[in-house]
Amino acid sequence: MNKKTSLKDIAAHLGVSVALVSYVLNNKAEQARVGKEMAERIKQAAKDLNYQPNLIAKGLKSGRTKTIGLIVADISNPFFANIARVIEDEASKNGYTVIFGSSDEDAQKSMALTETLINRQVDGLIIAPAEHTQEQIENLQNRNIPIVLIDRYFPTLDTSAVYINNFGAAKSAVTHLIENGYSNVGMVTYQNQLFHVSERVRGYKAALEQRGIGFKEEWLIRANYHGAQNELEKHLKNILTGDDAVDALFFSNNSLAVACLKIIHQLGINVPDELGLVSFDGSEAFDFFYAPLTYVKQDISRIGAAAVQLLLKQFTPAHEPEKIEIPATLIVQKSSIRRR
Amino acid sequence: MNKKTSLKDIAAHLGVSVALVSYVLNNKAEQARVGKEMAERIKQAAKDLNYQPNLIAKGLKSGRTKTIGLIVADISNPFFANIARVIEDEASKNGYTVIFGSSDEDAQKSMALTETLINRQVDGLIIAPAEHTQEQIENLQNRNIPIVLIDRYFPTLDTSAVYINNFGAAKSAVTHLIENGYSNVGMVTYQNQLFHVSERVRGYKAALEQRGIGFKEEWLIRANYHGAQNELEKHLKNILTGDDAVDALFFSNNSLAVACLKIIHQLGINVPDELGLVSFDGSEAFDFFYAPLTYVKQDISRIGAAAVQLLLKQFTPAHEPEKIEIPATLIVQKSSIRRR
DNA sequence: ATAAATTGTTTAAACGTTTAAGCAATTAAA
DNA sequence: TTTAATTGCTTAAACGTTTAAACAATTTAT
Repeated sequence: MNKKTSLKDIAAHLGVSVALVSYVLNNKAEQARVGKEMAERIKQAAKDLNYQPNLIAKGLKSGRTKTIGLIVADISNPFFANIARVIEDEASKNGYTVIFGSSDEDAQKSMALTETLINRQVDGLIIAPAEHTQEQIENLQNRNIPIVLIDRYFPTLDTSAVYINNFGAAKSAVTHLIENGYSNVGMVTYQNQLFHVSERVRGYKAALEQRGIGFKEEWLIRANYHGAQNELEKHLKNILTGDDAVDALFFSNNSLAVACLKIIHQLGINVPDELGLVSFDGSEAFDFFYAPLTYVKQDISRIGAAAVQLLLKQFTPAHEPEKIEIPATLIVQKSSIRRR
Repeated sequence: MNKKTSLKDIAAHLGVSVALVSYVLNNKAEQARVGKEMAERIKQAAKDLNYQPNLIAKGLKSGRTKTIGLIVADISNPFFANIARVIEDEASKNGYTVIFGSSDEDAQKSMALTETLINRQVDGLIIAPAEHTQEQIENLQNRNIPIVLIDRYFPTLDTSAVYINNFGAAKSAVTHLIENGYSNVGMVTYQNQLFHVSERVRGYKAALEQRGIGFKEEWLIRANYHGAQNELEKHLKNILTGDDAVDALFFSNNSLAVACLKIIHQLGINVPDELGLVSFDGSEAFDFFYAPLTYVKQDISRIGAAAVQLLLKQFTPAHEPEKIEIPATLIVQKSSIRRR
């Protein structure tokens, strides 16, 4: 790479000190009492020499890099990709750039990623925390590193966070199924102790209970995040047959839903007549299923924007953690409306 | 943020010079003839004080930040999100971190983004160049900034690039339609002068010609990237009716395909019997359409990995531009196989 | 015993910035 | 006129690193 023009170059070019150039190009000319004519000459020279500030040097000096670190489970998951896009835009509006990384829901990877981003001196982090990362997050807090959690959070930790009411959304999704004539409602979720997951399970159970339906352990499939498709298939076949077979399923997220839909389709099960379906989070795919999926829609734009805003707030002197709950909506489509 | 431990802190803690600490922690102890015992004490102190190097300072000193800039059209588009993930992993394997930005296919935004990333001293850029950015790319080359183009490239520019044979893939996709009994094959693409688009159009026309089908200008829909759904709808209705109505469509990318599928579905047109379909690039949605879509599958893993490898190559002294063509595959599904 | 080589460490400059403090020269106030 | 204030600029230190060069103390060679 060709050497770029530095303040020094401009200074040398004009035979003045570097400080003078710095003042002028940072609009501190007034304040530093730089001569009107000199200021003009410096600006012109900067233009002529095509000066571009070295943000790395600026960052070193100021201790602020105007960079936000983003850690999600997997950037290729549409949910996170969409959030990333919103965060990028909101960050950019405020003069920030985004560095990202995928944790793969793995605590160790998450840790390594976090440290890398911190060593790169990001000003703060927006994190969708993986399982078993509570200590990591606590640690970041103790180090006074500005963070905002998204999608998931730890109820016992006083961090800034943006999330939806997972309990409520899950409960109303399942209630919706029950109100449409389904009674044996199963749930497919990831084997995961994160709060958002347990809240969704709790909402599922609460809906059953409220409607007087006894929850059965067999109805709840807990799949492994890194598990194979055929494991899921086995579980699904189980739950869809036998005496206590379910007549509806609630998926706790979009990737699980997509995986299950493929299997259900293969098995030739008729949706919604034989089986009602509701999912958490949308997917391009849902609308194309022959019975378009009913799903809980999170307002990704608001979530992303709020996350950036909360992070920016933490950059200011008074920075009490703040939690924001974004409303979620149930998008009702054919998959949950029984016709006979 | 709490101040982090610096080399200086360790040095002060042990009453030695900063240089010594630097040598030891960079494994240059031998070379700098640091005493065995001293080295141990320094390493221990580094551990005790939880030293983490300031990568910004390192970057300033060395002129290399171990950061790759990634510019795509839109990170929320699954195609680019997937590429981003692969690039992230490949970069990480090589000790690099990724900063990204979305150009929205807009030359001006692309320009601003590029400069921002460069000012942040990325070591190089992986770019899916937007329309009208040829001068920008040329400019980067003249400044000797390492770049690798992906997805699209400029045939008249001698840059490193990773791409597929768009002409060939398009031609075989359309040929496949013709061989399956469709004759009036239309194409939906973005109004765009980028090489990959014109190559896809050329492939489409070549397939028609080879099979003795006269190309009709009305068969080719050129939609605006920022255009609305109803504009597309109007065009589609046009092309699907009348004397010269098409009996098959070739979509030049996944987002167009998804948008068109919705419309086609609404119009109640029967695929593949009334209308054959083939798309470029996959989508989760395709498999769920009642007639799963036939599509040209790009090997995203190979593309991403190759892009990073090419970029790394450019960091080495001898850095001739290199172009890599990755094979594409036609995934045949029901949407293009006529049943009557 | 002296010179030369080796060992263990420090000094200092540099990367590109920012910014408080200093210093002439000029202008204004006394 | 002398003093004080203002103007226009420079010096120098700092951010956290790296690394060549210098230096003293010790060891080895002659």
